[in-house]
Amino acid sequence: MTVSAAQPSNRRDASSRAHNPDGVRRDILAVATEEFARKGFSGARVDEIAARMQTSKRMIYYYFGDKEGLFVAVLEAAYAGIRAIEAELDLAGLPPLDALRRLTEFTFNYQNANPDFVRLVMVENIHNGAHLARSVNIQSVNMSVLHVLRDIYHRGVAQGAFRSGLDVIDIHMTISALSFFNVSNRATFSLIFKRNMASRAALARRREVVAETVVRFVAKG
Amino acid sequence: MTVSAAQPSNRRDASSRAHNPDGVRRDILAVATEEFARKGFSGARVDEIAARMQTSKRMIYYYFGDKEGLFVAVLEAAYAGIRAIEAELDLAGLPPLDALRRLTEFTFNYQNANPDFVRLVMVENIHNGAHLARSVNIQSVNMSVLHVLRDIYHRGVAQGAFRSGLDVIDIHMTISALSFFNVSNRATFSLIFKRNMASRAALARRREVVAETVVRFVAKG
Amino acid sequence: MTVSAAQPSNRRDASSRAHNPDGVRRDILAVATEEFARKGFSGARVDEIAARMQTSKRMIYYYFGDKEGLFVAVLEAAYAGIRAIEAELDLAGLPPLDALRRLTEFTFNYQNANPDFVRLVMVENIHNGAHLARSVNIQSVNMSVLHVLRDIYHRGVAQGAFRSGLDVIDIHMTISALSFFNVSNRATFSLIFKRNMASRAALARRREVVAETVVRFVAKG
Amino acid sequence: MTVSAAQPSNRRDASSRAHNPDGVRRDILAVATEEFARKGFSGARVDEIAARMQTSKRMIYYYFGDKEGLFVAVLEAAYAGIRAIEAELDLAGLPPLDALRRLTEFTFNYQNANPDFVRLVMVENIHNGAHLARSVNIQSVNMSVLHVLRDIYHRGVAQGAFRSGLDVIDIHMTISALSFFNVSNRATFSLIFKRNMASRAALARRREVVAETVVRFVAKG
DNA sequence: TATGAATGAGGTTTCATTCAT
DNA sequence: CATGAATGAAACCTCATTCAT
Repeated sequence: MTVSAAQPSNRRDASSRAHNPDGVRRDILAVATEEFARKGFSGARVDEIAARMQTSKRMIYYYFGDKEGLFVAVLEAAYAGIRAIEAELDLAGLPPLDALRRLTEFTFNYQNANPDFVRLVMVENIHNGAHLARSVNIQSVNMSVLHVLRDIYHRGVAQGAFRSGLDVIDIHMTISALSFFNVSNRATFSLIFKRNMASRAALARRREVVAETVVRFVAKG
Repeated sequence: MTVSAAQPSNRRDASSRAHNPDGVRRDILAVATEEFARKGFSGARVDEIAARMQTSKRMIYYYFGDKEGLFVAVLEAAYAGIRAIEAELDLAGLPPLDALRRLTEFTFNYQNANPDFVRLVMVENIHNGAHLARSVNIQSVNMSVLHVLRDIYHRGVAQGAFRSGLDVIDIHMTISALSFFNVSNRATFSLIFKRNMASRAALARRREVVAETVVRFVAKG
Repeated sequence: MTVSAAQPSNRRDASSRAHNPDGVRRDILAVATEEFARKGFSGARVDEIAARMQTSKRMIYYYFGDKEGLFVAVLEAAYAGIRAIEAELDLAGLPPLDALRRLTEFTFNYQNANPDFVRLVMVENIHNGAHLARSVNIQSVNMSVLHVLRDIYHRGVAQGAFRSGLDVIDIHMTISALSFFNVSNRATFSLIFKRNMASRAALARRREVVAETVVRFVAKG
Repeated sequence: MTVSAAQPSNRRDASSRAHNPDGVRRDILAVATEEFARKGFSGARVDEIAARMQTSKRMIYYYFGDKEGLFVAVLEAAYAGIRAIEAELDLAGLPPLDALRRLTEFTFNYQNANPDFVRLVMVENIHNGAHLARSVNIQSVNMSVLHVLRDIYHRGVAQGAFRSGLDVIDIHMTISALSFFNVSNRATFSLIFKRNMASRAALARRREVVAETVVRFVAKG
């Protein structure tokens, strides 16, 4: 699973790509996503992005204006990716506690399966959100997750399963923080504390801890 | 409160700095810490660091070899800072639950008071811990926090206040994640969800949520 | 009053421009005149010219071959403009001294009213007249002004109003120089000497000085 | 005679130029003056300037910041050149009419001997004086010529040789315009009117016409 | 020890022009 | 005819690092 909106187009041979603007755009985004995620904004090289494609460097500027414009597009695509999948979760049918656990596990899984997304967000934070601030639709794109969570929480309170008086954004922040950290800080944390954070077993264990942490915070009693 | 090992020396005039290598070193570290924290490793400029000091660029290379060497030194100083203060907390005299809560609050406070530390760690993670790997003493420096936490946890279990069977590193990771995120992801999170995460009141509220989350996870019942 | 041959056509909508090559040509010339006058040959951008029109870049190359061909056409149109109006002055009926003064004033007025013309000539001179040299009809177009002036001068000498032995081209050069400078060097001169050279009053004053200078040079006594 | 402040240093071999900042600066200015004068601001190539020197392109940016900074420095040096020589004319001892004629002839000679100066001023005017506006000392540098002319004029009026009521800046403008045009518009004018404007004889004839024009405008009677 | 000068490699961006539909 | 897409060459500028004194 990779950041979805940046999937490279299937048609990669030169003839079919000629005059296929959407394909070219998508290819650039896919490669740029990797490059920015790997090296950060300043460390990423436009030359390198171009070299890894059939398209020339010139096209990057044709479609995205400059390096910053390209990064903004990459960021938007990355956020759109996670929210699109979240929206398909269909948690409304589950009991609140199961739904909360499932949403947490999904978030944890998604971030771990998409380190590029996590790294892009880190990079953007190093830049104080300057690029995201230029994005017009970033808020609406991200509102969906709050709706989903709010619905779960309200059902849980109504059924007596959850404590009342909690802030939905607080819950979301906790889920995000615990999921995010496992990817964002993996390098330093596993180095310092000699702990494998990437193996299948390690992920399963930590996911369980994270889910339980969230549930214990929200559940009554 | 700032990252302690990077405090600029008080003696800044040229005459007192002559034949005062430690002062020069410390000055360079202080400025470099800010620059790397602000702009990341690739974004930071050696020229800029030199320009913001009395001393010249030559000294940076003299003391630290190259840009990477400088960054390694900055990182080590940053980690040393938090662990040194942690060690002074003296939580052994408190009941386990109070001690756990206090340690959590301290971590949250420290990270919020030292965004430079948080940002340096983010930067290092973007670089996959490559610089930290070159540091020889980074593990020993960071072991102290585990000792502290282990002591608290064992006392808590012995007294029947904590659930048994938990992993101390898991607890530390949860504390770190929840504290770290509030600084590391502040820019994007507050932009997307229109939430103030930096005001005194916001910090107090979130610190309470974080502490409660940790306590609920560890405490029995 | 603007450089006449470069007037945009009135019909600017796409439908009427189809199969209306002259309109397209004229539109391109009008926009290119402005762009070249404003930024010089090297500074002008073919993209910018295309962007400011309904028609596309392809048409520029279709009609004018390349950027240089376009500039040659712009220059020719600009020269044609001033000579066409000069020819309509009808100074033959005036006494020589009045005619000379009137021709001088016209030249001064024209250049001040058409800074684009002046700037194009400056640009072409920076390029050592390379483009004008490619124009086949530029000389015949410009001969008219000499005829007009020669007629005035000979009448003046015959009537005893003018000194004999002067060179008509010299007189023309003096008129041109004094008129041209007020536009061509306005930026630097008014900056250095803090003198307004563009206000209605300033123009009237300077025009009077210029006319008197010319008359005093030519008139007997 | 060339624009004086931009004289290349005599020491051109690499060894003597090393760590000779003034020499390097002067060399760069000399070459840049030629390049900007020849091709205009946009047409000039930083690469070309560097290629024509021992110094690397990097040094240009080291000393002048960017292309615009270099052009500003070139302009300032060019203006300083003409004013420095003007100041040495020592016209105070001559009768006003002779002094006026001599100043006019000097101006005409200087501009014809220094086409680079004339062309730089043209280029700057195409750019609407944007670079000169950034210069702090450009006005004071150029005030000297007005002092000189004012002295001549007042003496002439006092002695009854000159008409009273004239504006000194007007006289300066006329001298400048007539001198400048012979260089600035030489390419187009000589092409259109098939007139040699550069030969020794042509210069002598035109200089005489210009001087007489100025004298006839200022002199009484 | 300390400093301004120097540098080569490589970074981002722009340009006139041509192609494919 | 008309248009957006494509391109290679070259433009301006920056960077970490080293040198000379």
